[in-house]
Amino acid sequence: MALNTQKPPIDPTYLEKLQDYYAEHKVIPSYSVLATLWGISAKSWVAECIKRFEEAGYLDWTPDKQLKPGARFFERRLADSTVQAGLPNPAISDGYDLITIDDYLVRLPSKTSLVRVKGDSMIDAGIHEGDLLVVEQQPNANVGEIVVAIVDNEFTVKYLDREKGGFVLKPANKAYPVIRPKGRLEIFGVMAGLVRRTR
Amino acid sequence: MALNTQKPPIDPTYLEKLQDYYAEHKVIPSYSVLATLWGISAKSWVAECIKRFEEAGYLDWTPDKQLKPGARFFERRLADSTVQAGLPNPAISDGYDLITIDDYLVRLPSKTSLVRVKGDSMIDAGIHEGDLLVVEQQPNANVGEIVVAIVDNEFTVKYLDREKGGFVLKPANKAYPVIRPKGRLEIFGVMAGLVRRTR
DNA sequence: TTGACAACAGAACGCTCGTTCGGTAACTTA
DNA sequence: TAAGTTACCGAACGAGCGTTCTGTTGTCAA
Repeated sequence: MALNTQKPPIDPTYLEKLQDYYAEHKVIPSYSVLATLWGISAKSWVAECIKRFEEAGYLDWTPDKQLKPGARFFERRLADSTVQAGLPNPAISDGYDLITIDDYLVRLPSKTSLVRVKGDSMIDAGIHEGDLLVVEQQPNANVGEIVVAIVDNEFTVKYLDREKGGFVLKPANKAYPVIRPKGRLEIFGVMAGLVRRTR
Repeated sequence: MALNTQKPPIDPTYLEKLQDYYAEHKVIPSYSVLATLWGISAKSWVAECIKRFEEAGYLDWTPDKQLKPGARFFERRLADSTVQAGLPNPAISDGYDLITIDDYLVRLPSKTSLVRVKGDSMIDAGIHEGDLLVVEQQPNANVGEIVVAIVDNEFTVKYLDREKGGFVLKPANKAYPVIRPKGRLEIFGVMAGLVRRTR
């Protein structure tokens, strides 16, 4: 038997419906719209539900007293790899953890940018063309790390390595040559993660 | 001389201020709050500015007549792959983090889960052990899609394919065999994206 | 120098918003 | 079986919302 973190506030599908609405419109609707969205006919009851979602951290208020998504609003379910026996619909089981993708990938928002990957020179590292690379900007890196360097005014993603002559950039694809920069190697940042959309 | 696509609607800093407000609160404020945010004292003029941002595609309306971000609201420069000459620090040239990675990957929050990848059976598809798979839950899928299936009470990530006998699961790694499920193939969902953390 | 237009200010208004309060039916607990 | 508690409904209300319309000021071209 699994223990709940705390009592679930009202109908959990309410939150899902709100999240879907928000995903589509990027805005929290008014109480009356929420009422029809949830199939409720009393605004007062909507207010009560909102209060509970607020207490649970899913909703919050702006300084201007406007309703807004709370800290936990963007949490995702992390499905466990072992499925409970006899449970065809794992959605109702609770082998779930909750994380937000942004928090998972971004530690330092002000130092983090996204870089679109061009070409397949890092294919053996599982980095494909079109992927978004999560990059922590910093001027130097350690050997063995995947770095985004600036070569000929273009971003290049490569492994950082060292030869007797100095630092070199090694691709993860035998079809590409090792880059030996003349002069100083300019590093934009270090790879911290990867995002790929396939649908 | 550069030609404008069309006349810029009013003060471009208005949009930036709105975007900053939205980035902080994830909500579009009311007209009166917008007025103070923009340093305007007449709501009527706020309405006029909004109309122009709407015509330019930066703002829009929900079916419930509520103001919401438009299609171009989140348009942003990722760090571009071509670096401007003479700009040693490209970080200052682009705004970061206006859109969240979450939005990029998740279309239907209530149907989306994350699944941790085990093993290297899909390595040729760039899916590594430990990656988080973004999965849209649905009971069926098309041939050629990467699916998360439930086999022997465990999640398995494979290509969905069809043989004369029925559906089969094909790994992207020659070291692994094709899985031919006896009985009905149980599909948990379809891969919609991938998240990897490397640091 | 006048007239047109763009960029605002400000008041007035109807309507929708969120809140409050009182009520009801089912379900618990003692 | 009486007394709570929970999950809702429904009406009423005042405040704030977005709209509309009228004014004012500056700028530029004719």
